[in-house]
Amino acid sequence: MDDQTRMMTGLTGLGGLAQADVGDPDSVRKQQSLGQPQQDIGDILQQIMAITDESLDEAQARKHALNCHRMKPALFSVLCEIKEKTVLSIRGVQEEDPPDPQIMRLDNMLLAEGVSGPEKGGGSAAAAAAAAAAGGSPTDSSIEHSDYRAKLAQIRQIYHSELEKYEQACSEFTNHVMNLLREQSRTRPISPKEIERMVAIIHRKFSSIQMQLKQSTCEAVMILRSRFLDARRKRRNFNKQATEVLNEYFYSHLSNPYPSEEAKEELAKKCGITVSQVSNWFGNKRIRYKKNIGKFQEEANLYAVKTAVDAANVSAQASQANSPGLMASLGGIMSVCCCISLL
DNA sequence: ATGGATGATTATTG
DNA sequence: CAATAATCATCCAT
Repeated sequence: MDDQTRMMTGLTGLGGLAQADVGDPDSVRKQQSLGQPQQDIGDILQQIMAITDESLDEAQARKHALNCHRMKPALFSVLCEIKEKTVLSIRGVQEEDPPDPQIMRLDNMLLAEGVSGPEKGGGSAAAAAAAAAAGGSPTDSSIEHSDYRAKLAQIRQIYHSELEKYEQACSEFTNHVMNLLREQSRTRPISPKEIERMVAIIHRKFSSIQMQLKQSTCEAVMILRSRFLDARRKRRNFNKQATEVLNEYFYSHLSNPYPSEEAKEELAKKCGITVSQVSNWFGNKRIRYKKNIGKFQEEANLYAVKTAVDAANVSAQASQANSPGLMASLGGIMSVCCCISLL
């Protein structure tokens, strides 16, 4: 119903010639009684109508004759024009949709992960080496990174080979369809514009397949990332000395356990960890200490005494010349205190 | 195997 | 943006 009305409006909008030739069969007879050119067109149309009644050989012969007819190009272009107007007015709406943000996101991510970007065969090894050299623990990170990179390269390779396959299939199919349409355009009205549209449709179909490929590749990369790069999955406890240093600072600044940026850098250097690790540690420590002060009381006492002893030792060394015996015994007293607090 | 410890991440807040 | 709080994922002693 709706289509029909649109079809009608499309036809009424056409030029007089087209309307006379196609819209009304009676016009053929009317035009036959007119001049010579109309006579020719009438003949051609009658021949076209009669083709269905003929044998294949006859039809081929007549087809050839029609193809060679001097009026054929003109008639062809007129028919193309009619078709263009009707077909495009019916379903020419859903063309040229804007680039899908989903696709953009996938593309960006694949590019960021180095999956879809330019090849960098030697570069990745160099980058891994650089990362290993820069990192604190070369053996650890470089081995795991190379593992990660190997898997990423695998994904990348699969992605590219699949993409290439799709592109090849797409161009093959496009060529095939174009040839077919070109061939058919000798016997039925197909304008170059129509072929273009058909190609665009094919490309859309194939790009939707490619999007699926991109999507699943993204998923694979995400899984790989979460498995290999998520630091939580391979966290190492800090070594004893590092924990010692951090705890010492924490308990000796218990009233305000917020090290400044410089203090954090200092601690990081002393412990062989990064500043952000120091921040993490203090964040965790503060919240956990606050949550259960009782649990940490022992530890607190221990470190309080320890720092006291250290301080005593330092001052003992500083003033050893004055009264070595006194300071040495002070250190011993502090040690005793330490033992008492543990009871 | 299992539960607590622990380093890292995420969401929320000021 | 840094601190907090909750949570995750792993480590490790049992």
